[in-house]
Order: sequence, then structure tokens, then C-alpha cells
Amino acid sequence: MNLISEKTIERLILYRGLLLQANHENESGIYSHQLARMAGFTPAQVRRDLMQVGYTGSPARGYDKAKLIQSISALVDPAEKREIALAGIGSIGRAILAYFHGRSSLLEITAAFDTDPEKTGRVIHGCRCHPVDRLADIVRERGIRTGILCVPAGAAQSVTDALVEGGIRGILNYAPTRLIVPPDVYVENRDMIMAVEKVVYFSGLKTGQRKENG
Amino acid sequence: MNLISEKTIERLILYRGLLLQANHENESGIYSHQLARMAGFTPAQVRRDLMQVGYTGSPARGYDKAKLIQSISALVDPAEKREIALAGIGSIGRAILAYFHGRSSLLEITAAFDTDPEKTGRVIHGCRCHPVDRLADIVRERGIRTGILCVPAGAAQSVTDALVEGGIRGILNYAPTRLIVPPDVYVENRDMIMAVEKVVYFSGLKTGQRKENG
DNA sequence: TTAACATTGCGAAAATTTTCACAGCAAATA
DNA sequence: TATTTGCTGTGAAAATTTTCGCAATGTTAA
Repeated sequence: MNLISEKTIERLILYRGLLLQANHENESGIYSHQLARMAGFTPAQVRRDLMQVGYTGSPARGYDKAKLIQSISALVDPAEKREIALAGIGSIGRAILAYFHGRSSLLEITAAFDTDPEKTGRVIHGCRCHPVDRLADIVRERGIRTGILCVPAGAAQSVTDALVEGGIRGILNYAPTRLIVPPDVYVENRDMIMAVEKVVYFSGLKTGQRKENG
Repeated sequence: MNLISEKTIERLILYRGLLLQANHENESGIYSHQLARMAGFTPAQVRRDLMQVGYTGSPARGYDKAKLIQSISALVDPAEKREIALAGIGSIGRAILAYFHGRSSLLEITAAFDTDPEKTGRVIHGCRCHPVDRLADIVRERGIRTGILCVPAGAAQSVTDALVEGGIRGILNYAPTRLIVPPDVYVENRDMIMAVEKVVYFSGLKTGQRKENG
């Protein structure tokens, strides 16, 4: 199987989310044009993406929602339960802990880290908090592959280094800085300030339709 | 001038951020390859992007940092101060208010909205909070063009409708739902769950370099 | 049975984005 | 002054992504 592009993976994850939301509807099947309308893409785009997952629909009944969800999950989800580490228990960190708590059976944020002794030792939204200096060790011990970074800009690189030292493979970065990581560590940047600036820019234009998602 | 693509705008905003961070260094100039290394792109990409802003560097001294910041800002920033509305004063909403407070002179979140009477009437991180049923009116009165949506999924569409009714032109959407908006309203989706799922997927691959930013 | 219909899967075309490659240039050096 | 150096700006090529167009297909209706 050919490598699936980053953009396609993103859209597949979106389709799955939309399908899960729409799953309570009475119909068991869904057509590419329906999914396309929900997602904001073209039907051709949807069919092209779904080609990649290997599940094939029927011209008469479209795609079976449940099976499609299954097929996308088989492609996109890890084989086993995955623990996630979160660094920086400020307002964003807490927000993500709250969002995630109990939502997924496959993904769980099981270790949070902060410098503040007020926070370490406690359990916040079901997640135990540790001091940052134990980060690398805990990540390594538990084989954690994914980290979420919510520390202030000044601390971002040193905490990243600790994550990398612990053997992390991917980082979701909410800190307003670019991280320096080895080339085989994946980084997804989600700077909120930059996001606002971008939306402000497009708020000032006549034309404003989007093509991507995030 | 040709329309500049969404991706290029994103990168330009990133370059500006990097330049602002690196501005205290002694050198006044910067070369495309330096900026490229900071951003994680190729030098050719950087030069191609900078072409679009109309500021031209010198082969000998590269780009003058201060002038480049100015030029990007001229392209990307609004002509006048812009007010921003924020809906949903939960943990994400608060995090964004905290992040933004006092950071920018051009962009300011001046009105926040929530259903909870505990919050409305108060001032949080310098921003006054109002009940959501006043949203459309306040947005219209003040000519607010940009909104940040941090409400739970269930409320997202109705609050969006109120924003649109008030004349909003762009929405930064942190709610885990797709919004239905008129075609001339720009929406940038930032679903945190989907972001985590994406990073988890790429944490499981051998190869993991990124090409985009966010 | 047969015809009409709306959809999928996908090869191929089109559009977009990125990279290459090099002329032209200003500074540094000999 | 002449030469070398390493950069920018950009046309053109390459790569990637999206869209088109249509044969194949299962369903419904006559």
C-alpha cells in the first residue's frame, strides 16, 4: 500500500468524526456527496480519500456507516491502547485534560507534568501530575509515544528535549515556538496566536472559503 | 496583485513570529536559509513566499529583519485596530483570553459571551463577559468581524448563527463540530481531539517529518 | 426481462504547490 | 581594477493534490 498523505489522514479522521456524530440517524448507508457536504469538500475528494482506506462502497447503497467507521479506525487508530503525556498544566493543558477525560478508550492522557509543586502529586481530570524532572524517565518507562506540549514559550524547548530523551515519537505543540527535534519525531504546531492572526486576515477579505481542515 | 494562497499567508505569519522572536540578535539582516531553518522549510520556499509581500532583500545582506517584519505586517495586519469576540468561557476560552491579554495592540478580544450567569457581567483577563443572547447585537454594534468559538459541540451551531447574524466575517472554531456558515464567512477549524488523533497516528510511523504548520 | 437511474472506483487531466537552477548583483578579496 | 563569493528573484520543471469524466454496477420501475 502506498503511503497516505498527511492531508488525507486528516480528512479521514474528520470523516470518522462526522460519521460518529451522524451515526444515530436512521439510514445505515451514506453517499460520498452527503459526507462531502458535511465536511465541506467535493464528492470526488471524499471518494478519492476513501479509496485509500480499502473499504469499498456500493453504487446503490453508498458506504455503510458502521463499516466505514471501522475501516478508517483500522487504518488510523493504534493497534493497542496508547498512553499520552501532557506537559504544562496551565489553562490549555487543563482544557485538554478535561476534553479528553473518559472520551476515548484507546487514547488516554495518563501522565501530566508541571514545575509548580502545587499541581504535582494531584490528580486533575483523572490524570496524575508529576514534576517535570521526572518526565523523561516516566515517558521511557511507560513507552509513551505521543506528547502534548502546553508550556510557556520559554520552557518549550527544554521540555521538548526531555520528551525526546524519553523516546517520544510525536508532539502536539501548543507553545508559540518552533521546536527543534530529530528528523524522525513528528511535530504538529497549533499556535493559537497565529491562528487568530490568520483568521483576522481572512476576515478582512471579500472571498473567504476554506479548503483545509484542522 | 495576485491573490495570495492560504498556505502562504500562514507561512508569512509564521516568519513574522520567528523574526520577532529573533529580533534581539545582533545582526540586522537575515538570509532565506536562516529563516528556512527556523521555520523548517526550504530556502526556496521562503524566497517564494517573500516575493509575494513585495519587499525585496539584497543578495549581500539578505533581508532586513525590521523592514521584513513591517512588510509582512502591512500585508497581513488589518489597517486599524480590530476587536474580536469570544464565545464560550470554559477552559479553552479562558486560556485564549489569558494568552491574548495585552499581547497585541492591534488585536484585542473585547467581548466574551457565555450562558452561565456566574460569568456574565464579570471581567476576565481584561475582557468583559456578556450573556450569549446579546451576542448578535454587540457584534453588530461594534462592527466585530472575527470570532473565536469555544463552546461545547451542542451549542456550536446556534452560537455560530448568532455570530453570522451579527455580521461576523471569520470564525476560529475550537468546537469539535463542523459549522454551517454562508460561503463568504471564513472558518478555521481547530478540533483538539482530531489533532491528538492525527499526532497519535504519525507517532506510530517510521517516517515523521512535517511539511505544514499550524 | 429490460430500461432508466444514481452512484462508485479510478484513469487521466487540471490545478496548485514546491523545488530546481541560474542570471544578475553587491560586497569582499586579491 | 578584476575576480571570487554567496546571495536574491524568478522562469521553468517537478511533485503533489484535486477535479473531471466515464465505464461498471446494483437497484428500482416498467
